[in-house]
Amino acid sequence: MVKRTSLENADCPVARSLDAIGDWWSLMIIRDAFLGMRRFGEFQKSLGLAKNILTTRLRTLVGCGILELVPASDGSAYREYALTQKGRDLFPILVALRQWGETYAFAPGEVPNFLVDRKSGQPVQKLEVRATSGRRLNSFDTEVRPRQ
Amino acid sequence: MVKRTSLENADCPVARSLDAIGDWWSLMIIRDAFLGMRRFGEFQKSLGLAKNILTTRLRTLVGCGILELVPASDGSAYREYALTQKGRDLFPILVALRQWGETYAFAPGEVPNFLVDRKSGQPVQKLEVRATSGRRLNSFDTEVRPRQ
DNA sequence: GCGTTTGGTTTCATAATGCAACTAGAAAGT
DNA sequence: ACTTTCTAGTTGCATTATGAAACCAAACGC
Repeated sequence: MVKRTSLENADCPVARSLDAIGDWWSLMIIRDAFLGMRRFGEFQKSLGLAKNILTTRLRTLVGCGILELVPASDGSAYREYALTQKGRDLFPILVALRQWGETYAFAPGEVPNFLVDRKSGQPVQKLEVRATSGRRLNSFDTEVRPRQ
Repeated sequence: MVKRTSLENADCPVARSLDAIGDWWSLMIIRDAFLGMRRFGEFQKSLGLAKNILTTRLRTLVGCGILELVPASDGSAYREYALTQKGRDLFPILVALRQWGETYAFAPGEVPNFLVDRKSGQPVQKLEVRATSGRRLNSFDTEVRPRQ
């Protein structure tokens, strides 16, 4: 993955995030990690991507602290890729992508799989952007302040 | 952009979303669109990407209904790229990317630019994943149900 | 009408991705 | 202990995407 953040965008957090996770495979790997996958072979089988590509992606994700290599949970000599706290904090991004996909990327007949609260079995609430006051905000209600 | 959703992932909304917007430039274009940019030249100057690449990305985004070509707002014969409702609904994804970047992609000394509520001037609330009951959920509290 | 700006297209070089064959170390069977 | 299989890669090569620069036509500004 090439760092493409140009100078004029360098202080934009969106650009910085995309430098870390802004390609198809990285986010799919992270999605699978949230589903509980931890082994090279699991990711490879699930995603069907070339092994050399998977190698570079996993290495990048470990390198930027989203995944870490830990001893295998089954006691074998192999190692597993586990989400760090930094990686687990990507959860809202995945949920946002999921909810948008549920809304817009399925034809009327198709049924997507659903993210549910384990306890209630109910789908999770739709993410909402809010002001500190709790008021709901859309994009027109907000602006980016160059510094602070 | 190549459709890479494999069969086993075809019913995952995350994969579907990434088919539409899962590359660096597309999301950067959408970010700029949220900042109010509408013209080819504006995107090109802001992002510094090659014009042929911008052409294909804009065409893809129009093709999947995230942007639409509208008559120029200044009355000229040129046309502008405007976010559709489908595009505006990407807002939570951008906010999630931004908040993660703010937290993790800046060194202690660096100050990111900030997304603020226009009215109060305050940064927006951190996005939270919640159950229908309102209880906060993390990734361990949730699971994906194959169909419904 | 004439030069400039806008929004592209075309061509060619370079970089990323994908595929298949190969490999070292660990595990499992016998 | 020895062989086989499994896991997690690496290597080499073909294909595809990306990027830089030159070129171009329609629209605009004067």
